[in-house]
Amino acid sequence: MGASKTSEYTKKEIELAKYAKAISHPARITILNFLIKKKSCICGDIVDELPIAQSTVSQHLKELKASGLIKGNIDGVSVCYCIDEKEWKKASQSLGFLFEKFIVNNSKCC
Amino acid sequence: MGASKTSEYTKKEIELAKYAKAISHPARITILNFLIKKKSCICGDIVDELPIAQSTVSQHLKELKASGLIKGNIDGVSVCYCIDEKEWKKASQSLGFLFEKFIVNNSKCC
DNA sequence: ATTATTAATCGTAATATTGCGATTGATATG
DNA sequence: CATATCAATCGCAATATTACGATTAATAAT
Repeated sequence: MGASKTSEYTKKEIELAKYAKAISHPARITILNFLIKKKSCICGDIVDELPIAQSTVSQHLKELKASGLIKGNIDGVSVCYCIDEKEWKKASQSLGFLFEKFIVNNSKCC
Repeated sequence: MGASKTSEYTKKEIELAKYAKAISHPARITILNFLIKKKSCICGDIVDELPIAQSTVSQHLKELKASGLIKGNIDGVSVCYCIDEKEWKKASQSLGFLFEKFIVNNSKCC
């Protein structure tokens, strides 16, 4: 019985999957674009930008926070969200690394 | 009643989400890396590379195919998978565009 | 102190994802 | 023709995601 299977996924693969998952929903992409556009990280009017309910937006924000891509600071009664620069760069690099690999290696077959 | 909500997501957002979803699982990242590494697009020994069953690998391949990132060509009894160059570049650009936006705009707040 | 606003959380429902083993249909090979 | 191999699909189970309205806790305004 040839035990040749890769037993687990690498940390890099898992990390990349995490970032990709964070941006795998249109609502979360809209949120990220909004946070980038409004330089000053405007808070809960994100809800007004999206075609979904407040509670659902809150969930998406929670997921984005969990991925590390954004941060949330409490500012009185409202919450101020913004891109986490460090994580953003990490994600950008991880993604970029995957996509460049092929473009460099490029040798079409099928 | 201020009807100011964005009624829907844009095509770009939906497309980007589709690509991100395709790479949002470690197994699918492993598959993509494998297809890039083995320049000649080797077929079903992808299964041997992964810690999951053949039927599950087949499902992940199906999803990758659905996203457009890979193609599958039947070669006798086996199937030869490889990166779809055109879609790959599209995905790379879509992702790159999102990530660059912040890095250019960069103006930390929180 | 009462009321309004904000944003998280709870409870619930519908649907999607991930995974498996078993089966199937196709093509090779004996 | 019989048999082996490959890869898709089926059926099923467990879990995750997406979404909503209702409720809650916190702070701000009257």
